[in-house]
Amino acid sequence: MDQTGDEALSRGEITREQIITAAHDLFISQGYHGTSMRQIAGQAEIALGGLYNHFSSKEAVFEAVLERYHPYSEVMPVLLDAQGDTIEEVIRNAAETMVAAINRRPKFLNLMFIEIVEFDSIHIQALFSRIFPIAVQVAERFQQIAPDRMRQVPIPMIIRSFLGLFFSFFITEYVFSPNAPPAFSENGLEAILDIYLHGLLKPESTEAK
Amino acid sequence: MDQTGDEALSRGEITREQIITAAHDLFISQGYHGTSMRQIAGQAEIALGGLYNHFSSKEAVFEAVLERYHPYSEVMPVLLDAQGDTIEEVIRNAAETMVAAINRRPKFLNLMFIEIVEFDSIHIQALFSRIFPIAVQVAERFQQIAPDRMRQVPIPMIIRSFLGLFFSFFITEYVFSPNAPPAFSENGLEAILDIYLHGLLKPESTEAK
DNA sequence: CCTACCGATCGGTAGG
DNA sequence: CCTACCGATCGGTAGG
Repeated sequence: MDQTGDEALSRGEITREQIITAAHDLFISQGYHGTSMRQIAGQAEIALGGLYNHFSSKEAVFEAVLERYHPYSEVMPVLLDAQGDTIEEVIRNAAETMVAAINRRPKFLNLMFIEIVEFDSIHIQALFSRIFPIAVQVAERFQQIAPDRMRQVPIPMIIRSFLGLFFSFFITEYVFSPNAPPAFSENGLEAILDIYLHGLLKPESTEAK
Repeated sequence: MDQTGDEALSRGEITREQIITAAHDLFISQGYHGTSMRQIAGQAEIALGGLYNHFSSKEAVFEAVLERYHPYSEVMPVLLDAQGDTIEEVIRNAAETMVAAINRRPKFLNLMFIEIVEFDSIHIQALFSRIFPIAVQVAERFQQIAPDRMRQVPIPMIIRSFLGLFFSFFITEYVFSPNAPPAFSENGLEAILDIYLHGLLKPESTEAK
């Protein structure tokens, strides 16, 4: 993504990539402490000792995986590129693109969960400073497209509620889809987007009382 | 909670409770594979061997912890008891009660994350069948309080969006509050509830185009 | 409910 | 980048 080029990787860089990919796949399906350096080496097709030529510790491997695969890093570019004439179109478009991308990789939130549980979010600060400027761009773009269609919501809350929308969607999808009646998943994205855009309540009386 | 009584626990039951409490505290701060049976025994103030008089395996300990402390189990009763004359009051009341309860135990979602990552959600089905009927009661109650104030939203989507509201709130709180400017957290609950109830867009033209 | 132990596996390293 | 190894710790059990 932010590499200078996709081609022309040196032998060592290729190995490094294989390690990161292998570690990512294992971490998201077993957790950090549930994955051993031997498993990572095996899946990357090198010996255990070879791992330590590329990373000084298991935690260093995890940090490299986070850097490349954290959900925030993958979500933000989609939001910046979403097309549409009205704000509804842009938001629906962004939402659908993300859901499609994510359905190809159903466990994509797991990396964030591992960071929260097994590391008490110690790595989030470094990531945040990289991603925050993009998030601000996204929110400003939303307001720019429809300066008068959106209600009075502070920009930080636009970002926060929009990210929250996806957590809401995917976590409840994890939980409901294998267990609940189909009505919980059918058209789930549309219904949740509809509530997000227009609210749970009828528009008649915006003011309570 | 669903015990027949709080008092009159036998000696063995007291020990069992201590184990569950100790294991819960360790799991939510270290994860499942990051916590050892020796740590659990130590915190419960018994020897390692003694653990196995109460639980046949580490996984059995985790199942008992999930049974007692899963976020869903703790959230649903609050929703059933929320008071208020209008639907807005009920929802705001429920939200505030939950946030207050949860702020006392900031890592309360971690148990759910562990289940998702380290167990691939294998235990959710048993929990779900216990909690689902309560969720339906909650949603029906919402519709009963304000049959004409709510927009046309299927009951499953009411449940789903409402649970999602809290995931959205807490996960973004985890991420933003230590890093972002205060504007991301100030009045966060109110702003997010406002979007949930009334939508991100202005009510003028409910129909797009 | 504890002591003492089992084989297996862990993260990491020396030396080449 | 591999082989062979380190001490430490893991989940679990026998026997009392």
